Amino acid sequence: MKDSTLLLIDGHSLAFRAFYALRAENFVTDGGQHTNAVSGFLTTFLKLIADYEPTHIAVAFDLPGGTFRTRMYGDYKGGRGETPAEFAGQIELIQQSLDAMGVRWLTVEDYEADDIVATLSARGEESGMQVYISSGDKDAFQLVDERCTVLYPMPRSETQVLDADGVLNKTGVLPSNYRDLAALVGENADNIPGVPGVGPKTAAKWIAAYGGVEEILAHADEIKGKAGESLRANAEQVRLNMTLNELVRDLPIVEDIEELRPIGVDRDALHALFDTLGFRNLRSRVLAEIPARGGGDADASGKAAEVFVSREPFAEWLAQVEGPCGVVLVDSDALPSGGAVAVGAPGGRAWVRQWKDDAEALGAFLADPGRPKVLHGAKGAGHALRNIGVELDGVRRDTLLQAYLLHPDQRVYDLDDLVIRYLGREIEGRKSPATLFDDVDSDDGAAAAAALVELADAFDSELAERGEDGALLDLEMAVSRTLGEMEDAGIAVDEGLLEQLRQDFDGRVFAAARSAYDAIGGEVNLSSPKQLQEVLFDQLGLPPTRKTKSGHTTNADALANLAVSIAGREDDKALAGQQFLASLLEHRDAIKLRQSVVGLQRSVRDGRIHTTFQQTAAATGRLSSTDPNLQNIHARTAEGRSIRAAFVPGEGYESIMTADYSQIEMRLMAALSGDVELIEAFREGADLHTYVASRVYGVPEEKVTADDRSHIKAMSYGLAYGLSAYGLSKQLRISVAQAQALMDDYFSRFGRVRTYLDSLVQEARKEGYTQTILGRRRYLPDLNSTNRQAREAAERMALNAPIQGSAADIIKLAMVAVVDSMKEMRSRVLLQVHDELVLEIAPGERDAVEAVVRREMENAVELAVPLSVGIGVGSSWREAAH
DNA sequence: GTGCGCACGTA
DNA sequence: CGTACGTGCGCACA
Repeated sequence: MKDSTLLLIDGHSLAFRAFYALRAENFVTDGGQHTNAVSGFLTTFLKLIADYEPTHIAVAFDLPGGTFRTRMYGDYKGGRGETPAEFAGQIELIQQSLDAMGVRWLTVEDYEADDIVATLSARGEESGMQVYISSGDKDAFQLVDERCTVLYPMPRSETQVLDADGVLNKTGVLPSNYRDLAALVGENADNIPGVPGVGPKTAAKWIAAYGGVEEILAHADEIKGKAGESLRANAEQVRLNMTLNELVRDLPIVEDIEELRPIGVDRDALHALFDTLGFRNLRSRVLAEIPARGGGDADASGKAAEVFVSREPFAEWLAQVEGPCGVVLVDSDALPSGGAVAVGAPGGRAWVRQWKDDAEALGAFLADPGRPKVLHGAKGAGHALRNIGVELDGVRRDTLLQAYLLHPDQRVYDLDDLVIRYLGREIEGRKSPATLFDDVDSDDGAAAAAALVELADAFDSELAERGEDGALLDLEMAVSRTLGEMEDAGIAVDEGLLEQLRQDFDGRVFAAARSAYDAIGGEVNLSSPKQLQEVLFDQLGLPPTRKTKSGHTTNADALANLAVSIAGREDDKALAGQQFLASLLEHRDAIKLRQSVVGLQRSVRDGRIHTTFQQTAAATGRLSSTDPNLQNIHARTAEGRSIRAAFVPGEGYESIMTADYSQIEMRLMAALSGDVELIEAFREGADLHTYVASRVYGVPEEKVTADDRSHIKAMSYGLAYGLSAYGLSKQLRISVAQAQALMDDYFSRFGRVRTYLDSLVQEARKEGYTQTILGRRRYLPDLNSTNRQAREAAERMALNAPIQGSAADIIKLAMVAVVDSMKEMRSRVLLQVHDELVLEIAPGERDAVEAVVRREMENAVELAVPLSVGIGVGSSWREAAH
């Protein structure tokens, strides 16, 4: 134990300090749970670990309710205010974090955290360990000696490191006399009165002269003046204080001090917890600072598995291995002159060399459909290889997609992380004795490549355990190939038109800004919510809008309401307000449009824009699009749509086609709920919203007003999102009662829909996950949360995920089928926008493509309702809309 | 430079 | 107090 270091933390005191150091408003999860104390605690915790490198750690917490000290002295820690509501639940989250990090924490009934710390510090010292105590409670000073140091956090500055000399400097007495000092002076924080008129200076003087409290009391008569009088009058209180402030050092806890050795991070648990807490930065810091916990396997020591790296000619190595190989591209951006390829087989056999050293054999292997390969992110590797003229083929498994299917809400799927979690094996930092390179990356690549096949197998069995027959993974792999082709193709843009749009929007931005400045007689940054608030609420005296974390909202909705609120007034401020609000909204609009265009302009390469589709980003199974995002190009307003006019057929193509599912989510609700009447609506092919409105309001379809129809439309769409009566009332600008009545009428007519939606949540709560029509799962642990806001948020997700996810399944099936059926054509699919495909049509292929697209999309799955597909063709994306 | 909140675009 | 995303800006940190 000589070289062991024990770190003891008073968890409550640290959490409280963090709570007050960080503004609670800035740390709230979507579920409404505050996390400032958790975040601050973990930050300090990680710093302590980095600074002191403890071999053993324990964190002590108080329990609610009193302790033996409260029974001895009723006012102990009395007079403390209520614990702030924002603090609630955070201790539990800290404890969960510690569990995930593999760090031991303790509570003891009837004792305080300090007593636990005191007990363990005694035990640590007995074992010959160096002990550090992190506590904001001064009582810990009494524990300091040559083997034990207190780390005392100071508000707004560095933590003080207090050894015996430090305590002497800080308090005027040595640690052994600290209790005497505290007993004489009292402790405000604990509501313990000292001797009136005696401060630290006097107390220290007495201690220096006589020794401890008992000695001082024995000589009390010798002490003159007010102070001496006061001491004699309060002798009993001082004696009581001595008992109260003595920490208990022999609690019957922790049989073997080795129990305090951290057991490493449980990555699954950590990811799950930090996902819900929204911790990104902290997640990586924890993973960097604390080693991973080993898996259950015999060789899962958390150490790197033995990998035999070969550098012989690739063909010779390959001839010796059978079955699927893992492939990892190292530094693929540098190909072909730089960059390496690592190939691995089960049993720790791996080969790695730079691409240029064996390009031909590698290229042949990678393009060979007969050589099965496992990759992590085949789409990315495919792009890198295509750039150097190699067409990747024979991809048997993609571990990235497998990991996504297993845990679709994760945000990162780092390979080394997954290897540790599923194989209990470390990849990083391995150095091979081989001589050709001393490139650590390459050796990591080799270790990863060697693990890939086993990882894919592990994923396969896990997926099989859920009854997955592999269809979903096959679908995702096919989608990945299709996306790769779509990204490569890109979509052509009319750069001249883009530039013209940019200039038009730019003019509007300028004019709107000038008008806004005119209205208020000065300039502000119209893009700064902070500055806008000053103008709106201080300068113009408008009524404050809804509160946000940092002030009041200035969003378009609220601004429109503000304009309405002063519509009738004719005074100067109101008139200025009207002009300012209108100009501001116009400015917002114009600047957004301009920014969209500029963003697109920046993305053009060779006249085309190549987005990247993210296949593992959305927890529901949808795709997303980045760099640039082509799934959120303006569509609602005419000006917005003018941007779509810039997306045109490229050289050698004749038109753009769009094909979209109409009301696919409503159709899924009808089909999956089995609501006969709603199914009938779709079978009849009537205008759905008018049909539903007529049934809900009990009037003939021709009597349904535009208002009725739009209300019903909003309601229908809202259903799939878990919309509340309150939300509906807000959106439709009607009363909550009216909204509730509308919902009641809706469900009295389409009752099965409600039953179905309720059953989705119930089922999810029971099983722990939701499921789409293809069995794609989403886990929602928060369905059983005690936090109402978090629970209800999870319920809405449970309601929406199967619907949105099933729609995503369907269009993925359709997309793959369409591409497959178009193999012999030159026309091609370019984009997917959730329920829409955008295609580029080659001359003469329009009708054939339309037939294929319609057939494959309509028949992607068999449902109780028909899938309706709208198709449009035109000279641009805008013109192709219908 | 980085991370966060706000605002806002799409389905 | 409606789901799922990505982006750009200002601002407050380091």
